[in-house]
Amino acid sequence: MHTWRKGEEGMTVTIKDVAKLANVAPSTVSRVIANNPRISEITKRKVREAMSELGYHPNFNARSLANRQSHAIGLVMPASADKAFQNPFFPEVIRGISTILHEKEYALYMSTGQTEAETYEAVVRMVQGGRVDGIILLYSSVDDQVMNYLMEKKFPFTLIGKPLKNENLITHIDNDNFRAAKEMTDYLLSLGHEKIGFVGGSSDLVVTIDRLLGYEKSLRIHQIPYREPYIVHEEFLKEGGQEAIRKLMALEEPPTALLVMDDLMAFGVLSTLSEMQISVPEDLSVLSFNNVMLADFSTPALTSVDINIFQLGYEAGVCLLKLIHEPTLPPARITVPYQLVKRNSCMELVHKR
Amino acid sequence: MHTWRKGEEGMTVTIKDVAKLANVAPSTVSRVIANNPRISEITKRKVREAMSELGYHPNFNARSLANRQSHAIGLVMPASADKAFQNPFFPEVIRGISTILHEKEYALYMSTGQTEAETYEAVVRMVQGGRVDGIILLYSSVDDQVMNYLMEKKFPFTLIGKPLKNENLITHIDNDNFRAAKEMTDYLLSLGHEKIGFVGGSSDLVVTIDRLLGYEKSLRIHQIPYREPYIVHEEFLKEGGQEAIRKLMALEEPPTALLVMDDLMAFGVLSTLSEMQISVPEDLSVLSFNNVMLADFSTPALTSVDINIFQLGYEAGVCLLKLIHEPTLPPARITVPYQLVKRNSCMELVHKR
DNA sequence: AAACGCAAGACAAACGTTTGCACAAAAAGA
DNA sequence: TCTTTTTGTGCAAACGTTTGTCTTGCGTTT
Repeated sequence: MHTWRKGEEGMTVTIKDVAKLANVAPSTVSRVIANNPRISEITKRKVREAMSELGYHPNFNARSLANRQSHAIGLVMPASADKAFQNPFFPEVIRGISTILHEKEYALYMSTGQTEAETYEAVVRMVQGGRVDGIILLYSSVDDQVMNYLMEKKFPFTLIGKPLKNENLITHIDNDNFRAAKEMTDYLLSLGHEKIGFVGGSSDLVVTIDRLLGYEKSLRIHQIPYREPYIVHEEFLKEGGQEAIRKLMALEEPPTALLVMDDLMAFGVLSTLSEMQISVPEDLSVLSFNNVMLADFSTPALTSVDINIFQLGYEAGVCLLKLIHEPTLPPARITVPYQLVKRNSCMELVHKR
Repeated sequence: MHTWRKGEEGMTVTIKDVAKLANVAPSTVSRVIANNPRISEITKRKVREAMSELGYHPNFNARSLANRQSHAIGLVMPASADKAFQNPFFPEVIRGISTILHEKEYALYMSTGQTEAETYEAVVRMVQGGRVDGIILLYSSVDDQVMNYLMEKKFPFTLIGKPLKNENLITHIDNDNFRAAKEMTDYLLSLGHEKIGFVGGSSDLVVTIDRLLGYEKSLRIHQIPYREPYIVHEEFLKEGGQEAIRKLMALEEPPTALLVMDDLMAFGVLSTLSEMQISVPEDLSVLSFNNVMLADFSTPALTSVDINIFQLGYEAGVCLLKLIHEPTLPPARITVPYQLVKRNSCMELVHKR
C-alpha cells in the first residue's frame, strides 16, 4: 500500500526545519509567522530567509488544531441546492461573499445536502469538526433546524435575509423588503394600474411575507381594494412564473400589472405570456425583483428592482468576520439599499375599455 | 477560574472521553470510527453508544493532521472569478462537482484570486497547507502556472476542458469539441447556409481552438471557402456577443448564420441584432453552445448544443477521487456527450436576392 | 500438556503547530 | 555595584487524532 506524500522531494518541510536552518527555536519561527512584536526585526529577517530558502508553507491542519481556528467559513444553501443553483441569485451572492473572504484570507467551505436533514448533519459536522470558524446562511425559513442549532451552540453566523423570529438576536443582512414592495406598488399605481397581481415565492419565506405586507400597505394607503385571488405563491423558478400566469390570467378580471418576486419567475411569466399572445407591457406590466444579469435580455427587457445581491453577500462576510473576532458583539442588522431599474416591461395603463 | 466538566457546553468532547465512558482505549474508539474489522461487534456497539451519548463528533483538523488527508477538494476558477461567475456555466459545473463530493462525503473548498498570481498563491497555500487532497481546474489556458505546479508536485488534479499540451499526462474531462463544432457546421450547411460566422472566446482557450478546427474541417469537406473575416474572438460574456455582431454585420457580405461558442455571448448577439432590427432566424440563424437554463427564454428561443455541464463536473469529481485513492492510476480522458437542442434561432436559408 | 496461532485491545509515538511560562542577557534605575 | 526591568528566545505541554507494535487470553493443534 502506497501512501502519497507531499513534496515528493522526501519529507514536508516543517517549522522545525526552518528553525534549524535559522538557528532558532521552533517557537520563534511560529512567532515570526504570526509577526509577533516580541521578536526582533533581525531575527525575523533571518527566519524569513530560511523559510523562503526551504520553500516553507505552514500546515493548516496543525495550525487549526493548535489554535482552534480554521480560517475558513462555511456556506449553507437551501436544502435543494440543486434547484437553487439554477437561480442566478446564488452565484452572485457567493461572489460577494468570496470577495470579502479573499480580502481577509479566509477560505470558503461549501457543503451541500439534498434534504434538510442532510444539510443539518453536514452543518453539525462542519461546526463540531472545527472545519469552519463561522457560517453564512443563505436562506431563512420558518423554524429552521440549522439556525436553532447554531444559536444554541452560540456559533458565529450571519443570515442573508431576515429571520422570522429572534430578529434582534441574529445578525442579518437584508434589504428593506417591506418598503421596497410598498414603493414598487406605489409606482405601479402611479402608472394607473389598480389591478396588481402579486407573484410571490413560498409563503414560508420571510422575504415573501415582508413584501406582501408592503404591497398591502400601499394598496391600503391608496384605498385600492385588496383582492385575494391576485396573490399567488410559487417556487423561485421559471416554472413558478408559468404556473402563476396560468392562475392569474384565468381570473374573470385579470390584473393589468404584476409584481413578481424574482427575475427567474418573471422570465417564466414573460414566456408564458408570449405563448398566450398577451403582450408586455401593452396588455400587462411586469415589475420584478433581483435585477439579475440577464434581466435586460428578455423581451421585453425586464423592469426590475436591483437588490444589490453582491453587496448582500459582501456584507454578510464582513459581519461574520467581525463576529468571529469579537464574539461578544451585539447582533447587528444591515440593510442594503435597492434601486428600481426601469426597462421595458412596465408602462402606463391605457384604458381600452 | 471555572473548569468545564466533560460533556458540558464549552468543552469539546474528544475521543478520550468516549473511550473512558466505553471503558476502552482511545485507539479502539478510533478504530470503531474507521469501522476497523479488528474490533468486535460487541465493542463497536458499546463505543457507538458512548459516542452518541456524549454527542461526539470527530475533529477534522486533528484527523487530517494525523493521517494526512483532508477529505476536501479544492476548486480553481479562472483568475477573474468575478466575471466568470456571471456565466451560468460555473454554477452548473459546481453543482455537478458538489453532487459527487457530497455522495462521497468530501467537502468543497473554494479559494479565489483576482489575478493569476493570486490564484497561484492561493493554490500553493491550499496544497502545501494540506487543506485539500486534490484539485479540480475549471479552465485550461496556455502554459498555465497552476497546472505546471500541480504536475511537478504530482498532486492529484483533474481538468475540465482539454490541456493544450501534455494531453496524455493529465486526466481531463471534456466534450469532443472538434466533432461537435464540425457537426454543427454541417447542420448549418444542411440548412443552406454557406456564409457562417464563428464567434469564439479567447483564442488562448483550448475549447475555442478545438471548435474552430471542427468548423474549418466541415467547411473544407463541403468545399466552402473559409473566410478569415467571419472568425471573431471575444470574451464569454454578453458584451462579447455584442461586440462580435458589430464586427460581423459591418462586413460587406455579412454571414447568414452564426456559430456562437457560448450562450451568454449568444444572448448578447440576439439583443444587439434586435436593436439593429435584424430578425432571427429569418435574416440570420444563430446556433450556440452550452444550453444554459435560460436558453429557451430568449427571443427567439436559442438553438443550442447541450454539452452536459453538470456531467462534466460530476465526472471531474469522480476521476479526481479515484486519482486520490490510487495515485498511480494512469491519466484518463473522459469524453462527455453532447446533443443539439433545436429551438427557434435557426432556420433554412431563404434566398431573397 | 506444551506449544502455537489468533483475535481483540491497549500503549505510545507520531502529525506540525501554538502558546504559557521560564530564563538569560542587556538595559535601566538606585 | 547591585538590584530591577525590559527584551528576546527557548522549553515543553497542549491540540485530538491515527496507527504500528506489543500484550493478553483463549481455543487449537500435536
